[in-house]
Amino acid sequence: MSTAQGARARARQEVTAAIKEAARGQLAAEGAAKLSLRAVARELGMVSSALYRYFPSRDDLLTALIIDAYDSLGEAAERARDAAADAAPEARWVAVCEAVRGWALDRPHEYALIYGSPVPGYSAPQTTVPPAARVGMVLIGIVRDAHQGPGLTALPLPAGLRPEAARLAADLAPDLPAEAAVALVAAWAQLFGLVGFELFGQFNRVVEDRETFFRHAAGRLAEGVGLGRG
Amino acid sequence: MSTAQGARARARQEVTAAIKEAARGQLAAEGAAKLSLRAVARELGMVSSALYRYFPSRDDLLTALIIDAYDSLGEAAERARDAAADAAPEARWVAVCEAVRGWALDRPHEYALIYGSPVPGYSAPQTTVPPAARVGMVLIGIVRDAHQGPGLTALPLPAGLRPEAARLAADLAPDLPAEAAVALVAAWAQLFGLVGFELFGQFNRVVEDRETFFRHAAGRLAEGVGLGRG
DNA sequence: ACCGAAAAGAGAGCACCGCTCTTGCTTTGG
DNA sequence: CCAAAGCAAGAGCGGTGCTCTCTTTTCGGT
Repeated sequence: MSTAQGARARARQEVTAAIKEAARGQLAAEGAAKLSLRAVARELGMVSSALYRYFPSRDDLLTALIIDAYDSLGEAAERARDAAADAAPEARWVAVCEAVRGWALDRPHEYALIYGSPVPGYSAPQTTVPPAARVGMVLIGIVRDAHQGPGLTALPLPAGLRPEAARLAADLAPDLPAEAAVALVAAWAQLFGLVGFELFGQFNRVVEDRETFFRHAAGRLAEGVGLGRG
Repeated sequence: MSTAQGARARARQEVTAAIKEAARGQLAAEGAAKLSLRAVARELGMVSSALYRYFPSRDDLLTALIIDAYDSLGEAAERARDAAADAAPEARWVAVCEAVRGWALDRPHEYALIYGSPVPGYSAPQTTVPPAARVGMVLIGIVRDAHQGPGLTALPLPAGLRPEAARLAADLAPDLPAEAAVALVAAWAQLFGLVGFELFGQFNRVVEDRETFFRHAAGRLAEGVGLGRG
């Protein structure tokens, strides 16, 4: 247990958390590119060099924030799925999509951190992969439940895509039809296209009632993976 | 005419172009966040302060690059549309989508500049709006042609979305059915979700045959706006 | 209980950044 | 022809990420 270890380790965890908290504050205020280690240190009353005992570089701090953000978003998606556990698959799909959108609207800068442009030069380490997959897993799970329950509607699968579809299905969801796996990956990317456009201002002066628009689009995404009307 | 003015004005245009060119080089090498005016100046053999005669700030340089990128992408989309002028609407749609993807794969950093996270603090001035709309205009045009020619397939439009759909159609394409306008905006956002996910690495170790996958997804997007099989 | 090792903070300093201001030089246009 | 405008250069300000050294604190094994 982490609580059983010495005062030193506990203090380290607390300081680490405080640094991330302050960094998140800066992130929300100024954006990732202006996240300054010195400013974080100032806010915490330490000297900048002391921060390097906790994060070897600014990029490592960013990586930690990225992982936290993926986890936070993943949790939000999972909570939405569980809260709609009794609803029809299509409704559960829409609920998860709306949870993703809501999370993004609440924390635009954290969303930008994980789904915006990759930070300069920096390439995400492997540790970010599992947290990043959580939302996708939730979406896959909903389709899997529908497949084992009410069933999925038929989806097209051109011959040229068959090898890729088989690979995809084998990797992601061996129990699903290959065409559903393809549709899932596409819908997954398209979901973040919708959220990103709204968040980054592409819908300004275009879409007004974004809530309604998004719910409709998410519903059509659900149809696209074989949910609903089945 | 721009060629008729004095040597001074011509020199100014050449230097401005050289600055943007060098900046684009840095962009490709290091990413937008590390674009350094001093480095650009060094590369051009000038002193950093001299750059401020051409761009009042780093953000203004970025704005210029953003506008150029939007225009370049818009031209690519228009060229693809014109090259496929004789094809069926669905094929023309897919051709334009593939042009967008191809442009993005060729210039990932410029794509990130316009469709990635907004740059820190900086909010895009109104001058970027018309260039940014060009791709959307191309997509609208294809659907309009199909509507006036072979016709569009029926699309659902829930009652709650009717007001927003009417507004959208009035703004974007008064001659199109309201439900087509809604579907167009959604497909537009979803297209960039697909491209962005591929470009920013979200498809790593997930999608292998991205070319084929994308063509299929673009085709389904076309169906989603009422093209094809009509 | 002590003592050496490990961890943590503080401070100075390096190289770089965006941006401003002042100083001269060159081109331009009335 | 000469004043005005455009331009390059240099110095300098406050900020950044990061490194190095030095001191203090804490921990674990004997």
